[in-house]
Amino acid sequence: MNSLAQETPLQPSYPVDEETVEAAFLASKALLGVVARSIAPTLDNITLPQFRVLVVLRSTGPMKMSALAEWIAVQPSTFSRTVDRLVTKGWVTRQPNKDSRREILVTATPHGAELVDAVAERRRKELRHILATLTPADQAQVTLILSRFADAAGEPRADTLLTLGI
Amino acid sequence: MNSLAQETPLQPSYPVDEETVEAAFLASKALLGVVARSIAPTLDNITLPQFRVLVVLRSTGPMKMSALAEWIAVQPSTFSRTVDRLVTKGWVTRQPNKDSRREILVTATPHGAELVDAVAERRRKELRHILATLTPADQAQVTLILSRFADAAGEPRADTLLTLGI
DNA sequence: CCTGATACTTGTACTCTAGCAAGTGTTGCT
DNA sequence: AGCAACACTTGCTAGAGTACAAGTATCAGG
Repeated sequence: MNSLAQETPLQPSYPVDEETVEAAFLASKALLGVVARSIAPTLDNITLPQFRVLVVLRSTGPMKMSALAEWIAVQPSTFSRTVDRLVTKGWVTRQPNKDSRREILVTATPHGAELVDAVAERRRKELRHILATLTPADQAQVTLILSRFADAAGEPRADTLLTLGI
Repeated sequence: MNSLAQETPLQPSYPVDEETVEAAFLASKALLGVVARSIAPTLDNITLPQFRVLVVLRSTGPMKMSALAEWIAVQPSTFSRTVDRLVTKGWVTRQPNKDSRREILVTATPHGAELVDAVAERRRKELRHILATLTPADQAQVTLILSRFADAAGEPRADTLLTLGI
């Protein structure tokens, strides 16, 4: 499938307590629950492979078919039919590219963009709920530590996220 | 699909800074990257719906068909065929239930259990890598805060996690 | 202007998921 | 013993994803 080789960057490395790993592991489960709930209602309307397309479009803007297909890592023929379905359902449109008449631009409709935004919004909302149960002091710590953690993890590569659909 | 209603428990609620929400949001993205990478290699060998079965079995032990099907939230007929495929690939076995000859117990094979464990292990390994870039002081904070966060989020319901496959 | 490469679609084939309906065997209850 | 409920499988149908191969239109370079 995707090439997901994960090499350690040249960075200082400190010993890690297994207790810390376990805490992060459990937190990852909890966050995964949040993510799953945020996307579950949407999956009634769209399949995960289709949703991936919208996610990419939402972050990159209109793209031509071949580039999108490569991004999603499927054959052009497969992708063409996926776009067929997305068009039918009104989530994207095919548009001619003035500069090159053999290329076709895929654009998310407002409807399609909303779908992606709604998922993100549900996620934020639930996070807000969870965080509200923490004291302000703890919240401040969360901000600091989670930011540091996110930095350490690095921005996940787009194709990686696509594995799970967001 | 699943009933994922998310009600706020009776708990103290503090105001939440949007900055904190955003930090958690970004961290959730980062963690999602970790999760996706941990499962990606496995998806070459098994489909997500099939993997879900193994995940459930891994945490509950052998279950009878009907209970498993209900857990996964699919029709018994659909599930029967999924088990067919899992059996063919050697990840689970069907076993008669001595106490009730009309029930059939589905059991993960060692091979199947390994598959699930490997994903969890990859996840821990990558988390360890990330945490190693944090200073010991930060790590201590991570343990504390992430634990608190996980507690606040609550153990995600099994059916919720199944949406994404783990 | 021709030719080969590029971009996309269509034809064909296969697998997986999924559900409804019907069938077989088993159990529990009267 | 008989019958209804339960547990599972099988037949059938349908949609979605996926890939390979072939086809059409377009572009770029000689």
